[in-house]
Amino acid sequence: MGTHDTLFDYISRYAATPLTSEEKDTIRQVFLPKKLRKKQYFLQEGVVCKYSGFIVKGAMRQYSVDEKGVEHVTGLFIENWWVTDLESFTMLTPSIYNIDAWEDTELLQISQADTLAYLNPIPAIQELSKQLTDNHTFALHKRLHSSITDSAEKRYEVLANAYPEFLQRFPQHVIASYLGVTKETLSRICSRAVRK
Amino acid sequence: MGTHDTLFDYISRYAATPLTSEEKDTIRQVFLPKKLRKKQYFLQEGVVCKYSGFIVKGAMRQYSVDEKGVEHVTGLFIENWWVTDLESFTMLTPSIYNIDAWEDTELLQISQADTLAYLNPIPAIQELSKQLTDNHTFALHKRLHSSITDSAEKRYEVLANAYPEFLQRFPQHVIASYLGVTKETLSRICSRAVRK
DNA sequence: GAAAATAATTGACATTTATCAACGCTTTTT
DNA sequence: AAAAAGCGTTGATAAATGTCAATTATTTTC
Repeated sequence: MGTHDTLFDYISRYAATPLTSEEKDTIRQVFLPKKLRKKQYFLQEGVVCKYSGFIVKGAMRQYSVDEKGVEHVTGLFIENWWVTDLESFTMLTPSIYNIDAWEDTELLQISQADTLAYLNPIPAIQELSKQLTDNHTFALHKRLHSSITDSAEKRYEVLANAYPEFLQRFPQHVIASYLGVTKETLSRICSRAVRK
Repeated sequence: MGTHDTLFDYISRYAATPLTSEEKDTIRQVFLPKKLRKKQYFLQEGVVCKYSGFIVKGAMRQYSVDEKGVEHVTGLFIENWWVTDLESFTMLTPSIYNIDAWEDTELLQISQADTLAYLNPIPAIQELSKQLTDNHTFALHKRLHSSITDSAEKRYEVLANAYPEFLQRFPQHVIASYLGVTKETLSRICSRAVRK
């Protein structure tokens, strides 16, 4: 099974309309396999995000760096997730984020131009795309709600329920940053939780 | 000028494709004018959000209420903004939010069914809708980034820059809740800022 | 296998923010 | 006009979280 088959499977899980074999060929042509070594950048701050990627294998993170040089993780991504800076990719503006591989990663990437010209017209993709956009919005809203409403401890619980896989794949200090707390604080939260 | 003209103006500002007069008629039929008195609910917790609204005049807020009875404001809306609980409206699931009028408000509301059947097919609306969805996502991402990265003081500055109108339209304790801090904290932040 | 890098923990202390209560001012209601 | 509700402020104190430094364990690299 080639790398693209993972993507075909994924699409068929979201879209009722099946892909024709011509459409599959198109997808094979516009999604280019790419391997990233651990720590390698997919996107660097200040650059326009030219690609959107589908992760076949591996783990990645998105983060910004503040004036003090501290990294703030805003996104985590693993197998079967899409990775891109949506604003930069859509508006062709320089990104304020970095995206890099946390583990050695295999992905399928597609350019902005190919997305518009070849991918978006495919009916199954339109279905998929609508659903992904919706889910993405709902997820963002939930994270925001949690960050306004909940304590650090509660936010950790929410994350552990929503994405338990993350806790396996990323070290605690990365999770801490994703939650907007320091690694020391998260460490204490976890050790308190264990005692219960 | 009727209430719907505000909406037509708004649409023409976002969409290159103009509305035909048939489409305008359709819009007049599916968007029903509705007046809300101050404090009146547009949506209550536990209920499916049946409508999406375009605010012609007034100001509204979205919030949840926690176990202790404290309100957490997650959204603020004024003239020319859309108001709905997108997740509830789209998925037909009960909402966890309340939405009410902060001022006496006039809006145009459309049901889920009419949105699908009559509104979405209009080309100008498809353009508009794509842009609104994008902008909404970008805005959510920015708020989330700010809430992970910034102190309360910085978050207030970010808000004051992004939506200065809000500071005029909503009292400080509402802004505080929107930022995820108590009214006392925001009061102190503001008085410190004045001294500089 | 040794050295280096990465990760998690802990303690002492500082800072930020929340909580609770009281007060004064303004606006709204009656 | 009086009463009530809403709003912003301030002080005292508590709780949550951050900062800095040291220590240890674990994993990776050479």
